[in-house]
Amino acid sequence: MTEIIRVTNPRRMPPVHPGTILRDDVLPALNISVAEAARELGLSRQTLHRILAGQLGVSTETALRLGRWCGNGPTLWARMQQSYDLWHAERAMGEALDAIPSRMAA
Amino acid sequence: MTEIIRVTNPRRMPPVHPGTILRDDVLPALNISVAEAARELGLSRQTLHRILAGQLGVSTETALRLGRWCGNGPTLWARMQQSYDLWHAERAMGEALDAIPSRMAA
DNA sequence: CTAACTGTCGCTCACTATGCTACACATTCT
DNA sequence: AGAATGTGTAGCATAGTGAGCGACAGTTAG
Repeated sequence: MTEIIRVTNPRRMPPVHPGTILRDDVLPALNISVAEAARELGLSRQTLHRILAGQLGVSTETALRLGRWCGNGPTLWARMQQSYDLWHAERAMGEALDAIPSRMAA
Repeated sequence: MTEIIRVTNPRRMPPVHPGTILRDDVLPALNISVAEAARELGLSRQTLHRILAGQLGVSTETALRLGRWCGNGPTLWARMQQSYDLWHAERAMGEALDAIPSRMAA
């Protein structure tokens, strides 16, 4: 009676917010304060805080900053944000999506 | 004396705008007018036109619409737009990026 | 106690995705 | 010729959001 959880396409769990990774993994690994990180990233302390709190998305610019800062490149952060946005937007649209006819390439 | 073009990381050519693909590949393949496509997608005719002309980006919502309409899923369109945005944002930032210290995970 | 960091709140600014009206022009059908 | 449809633009309005700044209260380290 255990339920099989599909991880591939129809995601049931919302993707993690990039800020969560930053807060829970990156910052602790670097052992750095939020204020100091904001200074190095060229962001205001409040803006970084809102990202960490999941209240603000990682913009394209911010993804570039984080990518350089962490050395992983910007695409990692951009893709995380994209997944997050797509998941929530899909639920926000709801019926509007189903109303669109599916034109498969014949 | 032919120059080797690297396609992997440091892209020299700007990524294609998603609207270009739509205009040059998708719409001709479906043999459909812009106005009709806009109707099916639930977008205004002008909005779709601006996307096709590269004057407007493919938003998360629009990526979902296109993904359903074409049957390819939203991530394709979202990733194209993301690449486009990253490439242009990186050039727009310029020196600001270099000013950020690179904190490699030790 | 002082200094630094943190969590918030309110305000402002700039950009952008979107829709709408309206016009001029071209094409196609009656 | 005239009507209908599509196309390319332009201007205007609106909503959302990324971002900064100032300010304040609370906590913790020196």
